[in-house]
Amino acid sequence: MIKYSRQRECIKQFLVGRYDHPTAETVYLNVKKEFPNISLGTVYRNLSLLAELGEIQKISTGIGPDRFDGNPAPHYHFFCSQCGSVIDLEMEGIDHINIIAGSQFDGEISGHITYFYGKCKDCLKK
Amino acid sequence: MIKYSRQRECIKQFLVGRYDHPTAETVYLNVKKEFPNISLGTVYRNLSLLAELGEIQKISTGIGPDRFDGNPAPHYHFFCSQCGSVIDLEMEGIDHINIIAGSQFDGEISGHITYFYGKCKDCLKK
DNA sequence: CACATATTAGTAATCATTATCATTATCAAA
DNA sequence: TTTGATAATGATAATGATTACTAATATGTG
Repeated sequence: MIKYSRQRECIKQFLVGRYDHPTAETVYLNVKKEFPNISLGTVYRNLSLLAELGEIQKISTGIGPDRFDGNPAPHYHFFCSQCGSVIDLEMEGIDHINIIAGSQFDGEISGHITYFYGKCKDCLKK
Repeated sequence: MIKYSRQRECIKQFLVGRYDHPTAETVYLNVKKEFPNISLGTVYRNLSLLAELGEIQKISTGIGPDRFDGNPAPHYHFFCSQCGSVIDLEMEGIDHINIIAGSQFDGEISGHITYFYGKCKDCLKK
């Protein structure tokens, strides 16, 4: 049974309506403004819980710390190899790659994780 | 200037012709049979170097430690959510998803990282 | 209100990986 | 074949990200 907590609410509100996919550390530093005594462990615990509940998304890049996305709807991400920013992609679904992958495979493919990389608009300018 | 090392050669040979994508720890335990005094740091250092040189591949799953693949040729992987095994997929290329992703994006998309997940053949049986 | 228990802050512990550094191995040139 | 420059090693410490522990506090229900 999950009980309400003001800290958890604050963490969620910080993520909602934000599109820069912050790390747990960034969430911590910002939520600290409202809860000066909050601990990093509480932030991690709630980010994991919210992700489990499907209210937010956890994004593992394989390089550096995990990122968190306040938008729970399925969508794809772009990682800029130069500045490290994570950007939402607006694109049509590519679930057909599950079929391609499964065509010569004996197991059951239930999904895929994909992210794209390259240079973002700002880094291209430089 | 890179100098030959027997340890590095042994690490590479262990990975070649192997299809189970071992972790650094597993490589360490096995190379230890030939080099009882080898240190884990040496294994990590050489695995990173070999991956940089393009002789092997480093696979970051986002969950658990990194895996290493003795086959440097581009190909896709399947992760079994149940037993954790990592399996090579034989499938046609899906580089067209880079085009799809780029169609409404301002930056430059140079590639993607994709892995598939679900249940492997063996876990389906159970 | 009172009780049961979920959550917290603070801190320690863990896991994977990287860094440091004195010693050893490799290799090109003398 | 020695020598000398330097790359690589083993041993260990340090780091970064995350999870676990615990006594105190907050929440919700009867």
